[in-house]
Amino acid sequence: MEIAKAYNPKEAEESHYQKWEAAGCFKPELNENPNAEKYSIVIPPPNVTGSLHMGHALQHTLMDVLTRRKRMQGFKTLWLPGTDHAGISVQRKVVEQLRKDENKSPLDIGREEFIRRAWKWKEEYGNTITEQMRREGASVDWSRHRFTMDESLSRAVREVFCTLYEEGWIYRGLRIVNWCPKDKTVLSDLEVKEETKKDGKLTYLQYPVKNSDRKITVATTRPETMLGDTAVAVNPKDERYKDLIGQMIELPLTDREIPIIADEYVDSEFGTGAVKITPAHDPNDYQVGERHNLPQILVMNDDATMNENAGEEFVGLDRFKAREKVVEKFEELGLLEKQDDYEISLPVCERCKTIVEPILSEQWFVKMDEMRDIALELVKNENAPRFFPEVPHAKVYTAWLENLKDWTISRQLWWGHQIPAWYDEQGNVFVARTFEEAKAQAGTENLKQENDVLDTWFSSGLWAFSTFGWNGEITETEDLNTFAPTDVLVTGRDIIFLWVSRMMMMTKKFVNKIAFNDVLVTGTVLGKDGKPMSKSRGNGVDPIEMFDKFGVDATRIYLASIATGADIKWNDLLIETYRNFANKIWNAARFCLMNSEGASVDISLLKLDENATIADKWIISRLNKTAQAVNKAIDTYQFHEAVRLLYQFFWNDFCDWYIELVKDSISEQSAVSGEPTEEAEDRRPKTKDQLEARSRILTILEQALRLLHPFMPYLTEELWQKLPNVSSDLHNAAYKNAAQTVMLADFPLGDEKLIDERAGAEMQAVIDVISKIRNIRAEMQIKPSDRFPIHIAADAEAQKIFTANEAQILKLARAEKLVLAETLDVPKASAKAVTSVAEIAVPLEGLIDFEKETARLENQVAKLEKESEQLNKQLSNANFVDRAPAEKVQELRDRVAEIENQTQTLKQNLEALK
RNA sequence: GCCGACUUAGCUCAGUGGUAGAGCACUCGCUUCACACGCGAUAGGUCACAAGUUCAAAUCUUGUAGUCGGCACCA
Repeated sequence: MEIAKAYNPKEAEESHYQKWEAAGCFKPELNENPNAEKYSIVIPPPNVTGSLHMGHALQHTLMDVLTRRKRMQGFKTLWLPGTDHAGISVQRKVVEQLRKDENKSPLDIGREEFIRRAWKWKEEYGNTITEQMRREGASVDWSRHRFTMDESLSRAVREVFCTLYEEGWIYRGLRIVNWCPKDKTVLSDLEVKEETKKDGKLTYLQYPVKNSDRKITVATTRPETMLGDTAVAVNPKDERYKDLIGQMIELPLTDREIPIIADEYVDSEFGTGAVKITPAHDPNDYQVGERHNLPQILVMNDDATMNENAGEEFVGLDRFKAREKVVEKFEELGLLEKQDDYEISLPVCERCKTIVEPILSEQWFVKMDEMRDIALELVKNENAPRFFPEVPHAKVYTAWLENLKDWTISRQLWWGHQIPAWYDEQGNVFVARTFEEAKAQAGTENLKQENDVLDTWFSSGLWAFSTFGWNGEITETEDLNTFAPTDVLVTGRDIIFLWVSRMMMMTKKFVNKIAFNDVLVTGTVLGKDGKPMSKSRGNGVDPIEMFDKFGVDATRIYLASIATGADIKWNDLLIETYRNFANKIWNAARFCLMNSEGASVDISLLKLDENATIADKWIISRLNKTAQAVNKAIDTYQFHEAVRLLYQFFWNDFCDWYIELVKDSISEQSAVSGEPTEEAEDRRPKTKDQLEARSRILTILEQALRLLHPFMPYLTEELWQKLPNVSSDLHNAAYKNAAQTVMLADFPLGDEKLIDERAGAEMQAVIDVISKIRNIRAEMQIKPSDRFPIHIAADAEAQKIFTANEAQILKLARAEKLVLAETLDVPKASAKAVTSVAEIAVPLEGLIDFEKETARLENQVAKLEKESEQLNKQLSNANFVDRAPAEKVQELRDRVAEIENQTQTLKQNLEALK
């Protein structure tokens, strides 16, 4: 069989995905077992404007690993894909396109046309991420792909909105909201980020008190808002200002008089102890204003320029220009006390980084008090979704819920779910599922629908059940019954509040189920500089580039290997480790296949019977142990542990030892003549044993490929297809009639009965001997081509093991012959070593460097003595011997005895050198 | 200000009560017929610091320092 010398990921990545998809392998319906248990995951919908970033790549890898393994185990498995409509982002893209191509604004073309264009944009550019997911190898059921603006999901949104409104959970009201002047829409608290600015200024303004020559000084970071001030507040207990309470201030730059009021909110210790109150431009001031019935004067337009309420001099000015001008004017009036440098943190729009303006505005809100109770109740409940890692996420989640504010859900956009509310001419509002219903309610046709659309996260909040067909009209579907709640939600820390919590609440409220059983919170993949990857920092790493450079499989298993839950710094060098690993797997398979003539995968060879050698029993044992541990690790979301186990098994056990140990017995030249064969010569197995050995190694390889498949789907499929005589016999029983692919092969669980500790110990004895001799060779700088006899002293039982593995020892230690005896009888010019069951000598007449050998042995004695010292210290502690478990004590005693034995031998050897 | 996480070999990280681990980098030796994306052999750590619990602490408790994150405040 011709196989390339190195693994070429691109080749393997080209065809398999299409074949899997075409064969329906991703669909739960492929499972023919009517009693199969289900396993389901719904993807956190990526933003339709987005492209794959490292966080997606990580999360998708984990979801795919989970899904693929369960599918192989015969579960009725569904991983449901989808995207969200990303209101603001898409709106911005379309606005930009309009401006660039036609120099038009949305208003020029009207709402209907704008939405038509947005859909067109979505059709044209919205598939980037879904295409990239195919490259990732994501085994999602594309036939169930959902988009938050699909008809049914939109129906669900209207239903939920109306129900919540009818039950009093949704209200419309005038509140201080976060306003993005660039996007000209309101934002929820969670879409606003804080940015610390060191060059802020705290400006002290003096306000003259009416009928007095006193002035009262207020401090502010936003001087322009003073144009909307309607009071100055002081603490009622503040002696400095007590006498001023109730008096009026002549507000500079305006013709208004505003009162000095007393309110507990004011902290006398901070600033001047007097606070300007601008109810229309500050949330705290708004509260104060409510308590004191203050007027609310809005001084800004929706683009953050000043409006006519700000006065003639300021109208039309940008807020920052207005700020400068206010300060200048105060200076002219002699009322500017001072300006201090001040470190300030500013709220900015998460997407466009524009400074958000708190502003009084009429919006739609979801009341969160009852929602919060639902959510808190949910996490206290025994069946609550479990967070992984549990700490700190469950705690953070609870803490956040406890001081949750109402959620602003309206957005001043056109792209999204238009709010199903209509106004009559008097401004009365009618919330209804359809226009027809609204008309019936209003008793008139003269209605105008609410312009605003809903926050994208409102529809995302329904994702756990709207994706399964629930839309209010249809409340029960087969998918919902079968797949909800999903088994696990895999997501990042950043959207626990924004999305996870809301989804939990909504799911409980509308389908009375928990949304998912587990919540796996992944760490953040940070840039090389240890900071989150971002475009502005330029420290991002593009997963697609990594796929091109190292292969999809290497990237996937690398990502799985770092999925500990903690944040992780990106490191190219580590991906390389797994690129190398992929190549190692390729080459191990290449070796097996080059010597597979006549052989076939045969599960019945994975037995600990008398035909199996020690090496066979050992590798079968290791395979089963590994399979057990890998399953346990994945069950508990310890992906890094699963990867470590697989890496160690495949490289250290299978490649480094097993292949080397059986090499001669399976390869062409050995069995009969021991001479190398000619290229053209017959490659058929020479003996029945050789045939069996060839089949056995193929079978072990095949098992390993299955175990690796969830992590490295392409490589494993590519190799599995090359194996001789693989067939659907290897499939899980649920897929007997399905296409032949490793992705439906039965996932090995590991069989306790096939774990043989004795074979492990015996193998270790052989490995120890080989390692010791290799050490001697390296330290004595013996040429690889030089061959020497090896003398081994051991008891009868150990001798049997060495005899059975004589050929292997000779080959791997590059020795000429093995001399076994009860005791050593060798020339003085020998290098010596000792293992737990054997004493080894390599006669090196004329080659031995006595000084070096002495140093080598002394080094080993020193190591042993150091260990022995530690152990003896423990053993001489009476408390330890009395109180520690007897088993532990015995363990140490045994070890000490062994060390002393070995030390003794080494010391004798040292003596002999003199 | 409150809460949390982290601090282990040069680097990136595993390791939740019983003799300190991996990968990469470093040193030495190998083009040995699967693989130089490789093979073999070394070297490298008072597990941030301090106290406590325990027969036994990298691991549990408390405190300190540093780093990072979340939340609150920010006139």
